[in-house]
Amino acid sequence: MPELPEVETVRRGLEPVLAGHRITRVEQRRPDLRFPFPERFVARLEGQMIERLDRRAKYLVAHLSGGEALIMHLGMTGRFTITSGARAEQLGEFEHAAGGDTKHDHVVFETDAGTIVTYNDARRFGFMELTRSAALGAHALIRDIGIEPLGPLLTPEFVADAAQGKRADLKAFLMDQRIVCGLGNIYVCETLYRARLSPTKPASRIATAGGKPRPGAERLVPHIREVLSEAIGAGGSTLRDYQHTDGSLGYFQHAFAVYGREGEPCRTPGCTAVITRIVQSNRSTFYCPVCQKA
DNA sequence: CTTACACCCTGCTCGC
DNA sequence: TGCGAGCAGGGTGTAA
Repeated sequence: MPELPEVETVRRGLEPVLAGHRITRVEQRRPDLRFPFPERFVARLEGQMIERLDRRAKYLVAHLSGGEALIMHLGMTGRFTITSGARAEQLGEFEHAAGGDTKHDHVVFETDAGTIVTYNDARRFGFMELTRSAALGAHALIRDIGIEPLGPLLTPEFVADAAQGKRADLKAFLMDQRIVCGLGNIYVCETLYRARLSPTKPASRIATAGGKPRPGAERLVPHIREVLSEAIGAGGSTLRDYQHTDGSLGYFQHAFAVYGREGEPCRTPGCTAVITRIVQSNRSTFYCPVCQKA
């Protein structure tokens, strides 16, 4: 599922059933996802109280009572399903906790409330890591991540400064998690459309000029916040059969102006162009070649 | 330092 | 109906 709005939606779904609860049982069904699981993964989790469930970029971070943090990434197809204690009892079998596709149920957590949380990931691009909470920021996965787009650090000045001298195109610039994190292919496309910026122009075009951010940087920042906030409010985007921890669906995909709309008319009033699909860095970019010239 | 590209893995859809 | 090609929201590692 996972760009920032989807991960945040998952976090909000999991928080009430995990935070403040003890992990009573963990079932690890294979030795690896994208990477091998940490040493003694099950033993290090069982018996731990989950004190907090945070999100950093597209990572979920569960802080445990013993001083370790469980870092989780959903990759492309990772998802969590919650089965309440009552429901789990009714089903009777652990294996059926996640419903449908049990073939890719790789990790199952059970809490002291009897809740079962199942991690399912068909492509196994997701992964889980354990590290000391106090050293979280120094962990290789976290260390180089850029600023949170919904936090106070995202300003036109920051973006313009980061774009200084960058020859990479704007699409790649916004996809780069080391600068501003959390944006992925969908929300970069949608943001650039709203800001009327071309995905193919060099990032340096929105850099600082005359001591001030260029207008492109000024436009970009509020649109980043707006797109992500709206998407979180809509419960994220649901493509294919992705769903929330409770089985419900996000609906921000209905608000897409460009993503997945190749050949369809541009939604800008008065614009008669059609949305174009190109490939950048081996990923699809959707944009309006008429509205997004800057 | 930057940028470009192959690669990780499975499933789905499309055209033939 | 079967089959290969291409596509998919993620990030890493390597090479140039």
